[in-house]
Amino acid sequence: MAMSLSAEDEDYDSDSEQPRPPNRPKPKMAASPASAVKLSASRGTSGARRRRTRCRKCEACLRTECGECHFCKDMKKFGGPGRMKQSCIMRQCIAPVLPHTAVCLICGEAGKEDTVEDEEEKFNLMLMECSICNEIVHPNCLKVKDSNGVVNEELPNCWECPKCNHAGKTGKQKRGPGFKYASNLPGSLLKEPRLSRDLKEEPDPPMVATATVTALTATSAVKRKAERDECPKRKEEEPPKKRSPLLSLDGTPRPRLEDNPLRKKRKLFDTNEEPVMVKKKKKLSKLEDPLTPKLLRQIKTENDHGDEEDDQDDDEEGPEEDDEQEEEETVKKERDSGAEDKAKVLLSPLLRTSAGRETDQASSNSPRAGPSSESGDAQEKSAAQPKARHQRRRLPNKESGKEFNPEAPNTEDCLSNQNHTRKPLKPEDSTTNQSRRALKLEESMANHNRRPLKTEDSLANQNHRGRELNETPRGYPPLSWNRSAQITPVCPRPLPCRSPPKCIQMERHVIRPPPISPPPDRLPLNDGEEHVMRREVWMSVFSHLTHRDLCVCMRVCRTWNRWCCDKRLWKQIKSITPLMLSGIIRRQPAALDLSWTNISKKQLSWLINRLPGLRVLLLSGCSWVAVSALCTSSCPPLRTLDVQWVEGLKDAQMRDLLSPPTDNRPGQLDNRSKLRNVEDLRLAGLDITDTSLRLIIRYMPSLSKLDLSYCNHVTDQSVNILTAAGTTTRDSLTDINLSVCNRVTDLSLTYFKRCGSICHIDLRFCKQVTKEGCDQFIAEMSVSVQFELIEEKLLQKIS
DNA sequence: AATAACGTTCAG
DNA sequence: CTGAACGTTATT
Repeated sequence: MAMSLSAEDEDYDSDSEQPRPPNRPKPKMAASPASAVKLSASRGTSGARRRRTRCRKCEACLRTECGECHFCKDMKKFGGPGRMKQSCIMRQCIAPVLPHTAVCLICGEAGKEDTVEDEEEKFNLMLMECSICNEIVHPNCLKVKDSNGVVNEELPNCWECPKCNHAGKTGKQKRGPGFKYASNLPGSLLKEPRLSRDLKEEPDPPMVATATVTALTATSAVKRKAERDECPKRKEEEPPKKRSPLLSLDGTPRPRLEDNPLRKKRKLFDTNEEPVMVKKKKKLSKLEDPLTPKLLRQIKTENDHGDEEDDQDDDEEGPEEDDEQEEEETVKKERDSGAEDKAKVLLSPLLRTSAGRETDQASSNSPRAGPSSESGDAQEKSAAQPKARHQRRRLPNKESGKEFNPEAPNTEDCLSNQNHTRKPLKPEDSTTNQSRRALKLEESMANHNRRPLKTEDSLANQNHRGRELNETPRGYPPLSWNRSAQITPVCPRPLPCRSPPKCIQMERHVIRPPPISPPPDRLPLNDGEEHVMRREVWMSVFSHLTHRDLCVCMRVCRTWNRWCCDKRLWKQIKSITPLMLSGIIRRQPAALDLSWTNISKKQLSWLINRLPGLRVLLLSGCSWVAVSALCTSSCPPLRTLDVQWVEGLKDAQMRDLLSPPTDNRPGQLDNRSKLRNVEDLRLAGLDITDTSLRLIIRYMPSLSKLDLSYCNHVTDQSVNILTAAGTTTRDSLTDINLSVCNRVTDLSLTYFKRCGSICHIDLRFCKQVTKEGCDQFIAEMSVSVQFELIEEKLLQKIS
């Protein structure tokens, strides 16, 4: 795969570069009437179609063009031909809005929500665009009130109008408006779902897994119907069988659920007859005012628990991809681990619930795997059966099952027991990095232990990194796998199959941030009252929960689901499996820990491009192929970058990572490194030499913390470079970790005297560093700054 | 199926 | 009117 990826890159470049060989004659299309005709035709179907435009307010809209993406390179301003006419990938709007000129098809007027205060009224007066027929109307102008509209909260002013909803139309049109995200992006990162062929797929069982993934997709509201009609699509590649295993694993819970006593509980939930609307798509029951948006908020019962929310979450799965295998593993693990079981138990009721419904549904409709499933048919059915309504939203079981695993949290827990991965530890890993790393490792590893076994590079490096868990540990002597010891001994980890790069399908879903509307402040109770505890109080409770537990809470009810999605609870997302990429996007974490995962280059690239606010990125133990995504993506705000133990990351790769874009166009690409704002760089275990250090001092002027532990090629000369006169590093550096760098001697300590801000020097396990040398350093520095030896060869400034 | 290209729509 | 870029169509 590495090859393929690289190949792609090359192509990419070449493309952008020159005028391009006439692969395609540009002239011809230009005037072709045909195209025009077609256009008009398509439009005709649903009336005047309005093109959505960027909101100009989201993070993406506020960014400046990266100048490096496929589309930027095409722009004339960046020296390209300007034929593609697409927005910079980094600037693709997260919430495209209707144009200002949009008006109601019925009354011809613009949105009037500003004229009223009441939420419900606002809804009735705002313009809503149907994701199926594309008509734009004021809900108030519709006469068909007998049926319900289903709001798609993922996109502003988007719903499935009552007419379409009632008619049971499924949006054949691929996705709702504003789908640009999913289409037209190179690299097949985002592709559209092809509904059509999926249809025939077989029923479900196998699909389950898939379904899960897809189903959840954010877009659900929008296209769900289509999908379901069409039928679930699964990824082509995956062999059904795979799923089956999954199912079994995963599925287990569900089936039982139904029989389970717990199930009754579920019923309790169900009891509320109220139609709950899902936030995303709410379906209004006839009982209520169909169009009332407010219903959503007013949901009296939370019974649905989570349907919607689930959807949301679930949707997250975006990038499914090759990982199925992973999933399986994950699942297994979870299952295996005792903890997991417990967790499941806890969850079971919840699961059950959803499972139950889903089941029903599933049976009724073939599960469509598509991103969205719910509403369309569901509604119809609901009409038929009263009960149905609750269930409608949910997808077939699979989803529910799957969702679980994916959730990051679980992974952590589950895995912990089993991990086998070992990471190299420093002898004592007190060091910050290390300790962290260790922790993570476990977690993450647990999740997926499959790292690629070896790549060429890795072979080359073998001494250092233990690439695979199974294999012998990394070469460093002093290390012991700390965790491993405690934990299970090595496990037989599946061998890595690094996931083949199948096509990633993250694209299937439009990934958008959570609804803008604030979540309710109090929990609505069945009796119509509100719970006494306010949201903030709950939040303080939630803040003490692990992500895993949060996920459990998110299944309790719609309100909890929204509350638990609060950014504050997800400041840091760890142990993420590739399956959860879209979930990550939804939460817009400032810190992302993908350490020791087998995330692919495409996935990482996809993520980075959608996390404009990412500050911390931890990629230790990932492959260089994946990490190289940083070379082509721009991540200006990144402050912390952890690429420890990245296989294949050596001087040449460091250059790729740090160097400014080489193909600066006339425009004004700045020739500063994409990683110029990095302050905390973790390079432990890399075979880098002074060459890389020179790049670092040149391109990371704000570097404050540098971890070079386990870098056998680092020498006193390296330190000399870092602290040389004229470098900004000399003054910005506060923490340096050179532990287990056997070529470093006491001489380095003398170099550190030049660092004006140095506070922490870790030279533990440096065979050539002596106690005397440290004492001398302390003595000489005492004139201006007081240092102390926290432990052997570990110097710290006394504050 | 993927992706390049294009006509047309939008905002200013 | 112009630059940007959406959503569709043409090509590969």
